[in-house]
Amino acid sequence: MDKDFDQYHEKAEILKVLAHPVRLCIVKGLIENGGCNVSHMQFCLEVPQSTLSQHLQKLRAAGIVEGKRNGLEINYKVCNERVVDLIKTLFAEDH
Amino acid sequence: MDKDFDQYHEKAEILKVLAHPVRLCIVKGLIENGGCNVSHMQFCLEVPQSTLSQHLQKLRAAGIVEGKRNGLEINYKVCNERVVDLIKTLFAEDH
DNA sequence: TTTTTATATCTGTATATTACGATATATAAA
DNA sequence: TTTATATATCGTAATATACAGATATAAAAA
Repeated sequence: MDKDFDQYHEKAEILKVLAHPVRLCIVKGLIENGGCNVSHMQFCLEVPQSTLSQHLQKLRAAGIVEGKRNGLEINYKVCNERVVDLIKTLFAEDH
Repeated sequence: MDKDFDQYHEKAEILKVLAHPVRLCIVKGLIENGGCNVSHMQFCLEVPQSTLSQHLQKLRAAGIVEGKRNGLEINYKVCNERVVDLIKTLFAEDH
């Protein structure tokens, strides 16, 4: 057990952002579907618009997703390959 | 994006427990070293005894580690293979 | 049996997170 | 230019988490 604390802090931060059922569902869905706009997510998740938007903000701030505007809509996708691997491991069927 | 919420809740719970620098350090250390007792962890991590003990309690409650008493000491080890995989993915050097 | 050592639990406080209505902004359509 | 639609931000109350000193417990040593 060494003391490379910055690294642990940084990794913990990623896990913390993923550690919420709604955000986990967003990220897993984006990985599986390749991308999605906010109103469709809202329809699927049945959470208030502001709540969803704030979850997306956290995911954006953590560098996990990024959005690209297309007219009125904004299309989000996962932009972090390590997170893709993490989610796959987390939901893997073995064990 | 489906709505299998219990599953997301359960997975998020595991991430939440791992999402703390001290706990992450404990778990990674236990994986690398195979096991460790509390006082040695305390020496490495330089956190107060009660604080460390509470982190271990969370890890125990989540089914991530388990302890086996040996005289005065209790030896902890990671007892969750999915968590082992997650930590390996999280700290992988590629990407 | 008393004392010491290792670990766990209790308790109060400080801090962070979540949730969501209200409001703002940006774009497109009428 | 007004109106409608999609998304973001603000304000704040409720809840959860982290921290650490004080205290408890369990095992070993004296």
